[in-house]
Amino acid sequence: MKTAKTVASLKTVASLAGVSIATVSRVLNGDPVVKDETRLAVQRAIKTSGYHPNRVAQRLRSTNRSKKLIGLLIPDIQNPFYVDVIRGIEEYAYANGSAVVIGNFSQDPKREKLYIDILRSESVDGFIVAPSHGKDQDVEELINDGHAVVCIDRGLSNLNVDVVKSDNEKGAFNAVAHLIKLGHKRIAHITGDPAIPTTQERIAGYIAAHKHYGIRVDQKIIKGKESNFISGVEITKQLLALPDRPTAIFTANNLLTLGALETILQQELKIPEEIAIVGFDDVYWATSLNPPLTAVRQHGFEIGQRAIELLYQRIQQPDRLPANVIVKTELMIRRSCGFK
Amino acid sequence: MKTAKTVASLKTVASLAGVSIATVSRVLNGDPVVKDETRLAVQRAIKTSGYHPNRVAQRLRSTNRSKKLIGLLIPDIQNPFYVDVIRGIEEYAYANGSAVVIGNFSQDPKREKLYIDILRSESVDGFIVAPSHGKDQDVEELINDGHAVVCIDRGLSNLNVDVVKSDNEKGAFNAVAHLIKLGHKRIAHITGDPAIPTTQERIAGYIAAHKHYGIRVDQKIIKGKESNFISGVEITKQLLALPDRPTAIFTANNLLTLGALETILQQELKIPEEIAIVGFDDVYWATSLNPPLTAVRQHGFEIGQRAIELLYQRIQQPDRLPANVIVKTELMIRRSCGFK
DNA sequence: CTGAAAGCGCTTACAG
DNA sequence: CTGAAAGCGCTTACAG
Repeated sequence: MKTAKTVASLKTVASLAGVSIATVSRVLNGDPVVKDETRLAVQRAIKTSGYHPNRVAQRLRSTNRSKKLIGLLIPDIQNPFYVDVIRGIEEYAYANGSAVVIGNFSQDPKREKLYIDILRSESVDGFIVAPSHGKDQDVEELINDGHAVVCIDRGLSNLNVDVVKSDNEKGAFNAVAHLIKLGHKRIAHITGDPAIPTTQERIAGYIAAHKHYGIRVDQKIIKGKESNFISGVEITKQLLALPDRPTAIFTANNLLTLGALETILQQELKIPEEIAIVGFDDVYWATSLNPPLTAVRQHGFEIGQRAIELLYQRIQQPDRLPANVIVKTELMIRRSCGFK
Repeated sequence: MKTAKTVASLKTVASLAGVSIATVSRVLNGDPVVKDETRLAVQRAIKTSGYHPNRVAQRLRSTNRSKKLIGLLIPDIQNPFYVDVIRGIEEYAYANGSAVVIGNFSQDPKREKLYIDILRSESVDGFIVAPSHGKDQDVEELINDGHAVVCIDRGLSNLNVDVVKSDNEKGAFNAVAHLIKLGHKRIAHITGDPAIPTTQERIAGYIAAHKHYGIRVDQKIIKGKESNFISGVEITKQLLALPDRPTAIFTANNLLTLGALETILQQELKIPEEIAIVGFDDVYWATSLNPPLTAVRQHGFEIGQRAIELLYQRIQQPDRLPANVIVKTELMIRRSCGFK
């Protein structure tokens, strides 16, 4: 029961069908040159032997054909945005009989490097990566070595590469404009890690909205350190302790939003009457919050799909010019922003 | 720039160092038999050539040694519980230089089958699976064919297999007991898909708590269809429309909880005064809810770690008796259960 | 239309 | 201590 059965190989099938392994391979690969009679015999042998091709051998052998395996480097699998991206990629891969190897590097560049090495030596067809920062040398090296790479969420500053990402500036603009139109004049912005390009784009949108509506920007209420929950908690505390406390907060991602929400709750402030909030990143639990959260929705699933499409194009046409795909965001207006 | 550099192989290194590929392989594998001088020359050649072993060739060749690759079959990557499990598994794999291939089958048995086939033909060392249902034939076949398999969250009814899961019955018992101690006497239970073993165990805990405290069980307020959000919404609506409406709801997983929460919010009922709620599955946003949610925490990360430990044991010792690891749950008491 | 043979990049007995 | 050779399961020119 527990001893591994020997698995059927080309050889098994070949001897069963009374042909050579080359012929079996041809049938498997749909080579039209094979005689019908032979093909049938082989197909029968495949059935009865329960043969499944060995993808490892196929990958080792084949040089030009697709290996049906793509590598994914994700900064944080706990972030629902990336989960949507993964689903988009997987959906497409699944339809192609491709498998996806996910390396979740938890924002750790060392771990990112290890996964790059592993995936490289697994001979994947290509990579979809959210680089840990703007000048990610490991990803650059990958590209310079001739691998097909598509970046998501953020590009590379030194290299022209395929990128798929959200319209961050516009998304931030719309969120802040929404607050302004509701009468808010003193709006804080809790930013993500300043080293990430996305952070800068969202700040730009925040500022642009102020300019557009003729409202003064106060740099003292634009604050950010890291992109995580703790940072959201700390900065919210600082903001709420200010003598001229803001009437609204715009948070730059879902983790920061959560930190802000928890802090507001603890101080027993009413949303939106005492403090309004709008967050970047919509999440599936936003409508179950009390009050439901107004948020900028990123279409992660679409971002994933565009990314893998671009990747397959890049594989087939290594020299085409890099594309820059911007996926629209959408402001989901719910009840966390009203003004007294 | 875009033309793939030829990658260094054993051959490259061997000729650079002036030795045979066998010797290079020995150095790479730490064979102590190699002369120091030779070893150094080879190591130098490895450095200068930028050699990285080809894992595909290694996997094809080696029969008894670890392939450093494990397969993961996850029913729903959107469920934060599984994300925790994945992280636990990955942490361990990372420390071992192993990679993890994730197949997210979205509760679709067909897709599960495809991923099993793919992973099998990738010659993974073993599988960690949450079977789509109690009698999952594809997983059974995998085991019968001699593959190392560990199940998480639920076992297989026809086969004795390694299983790691939460103490579902006790977790449910504690949640319901908590409500009863707060004075609730009419507690509804929104269950998951009745076909999943987990669902039955949680129902058992719910009933046991009632028995233990001498409270009558009303089958009419134990309801469930699927394990998703929509099901949570629908059943909550039915429960709230009842003439003798329950004073509390115990939801069997995080998606159902979310559905219940949204419905309660829409009907503008106050939690916990008008309706109390306790959910199975703690989530990282539970403390940002208003009021913060009382929930049964499953230790997904530990479940993942136990599972991969068991898997490696199973690989080394294919004949040891199947283990059944139960990981404790923990009731996180917050503010959603108080009674008037 | 089909088969024999080379080779992808490794590991591992077997000689020496 | 080291090398030549076989072989893992495939694919693909090359003959015939």
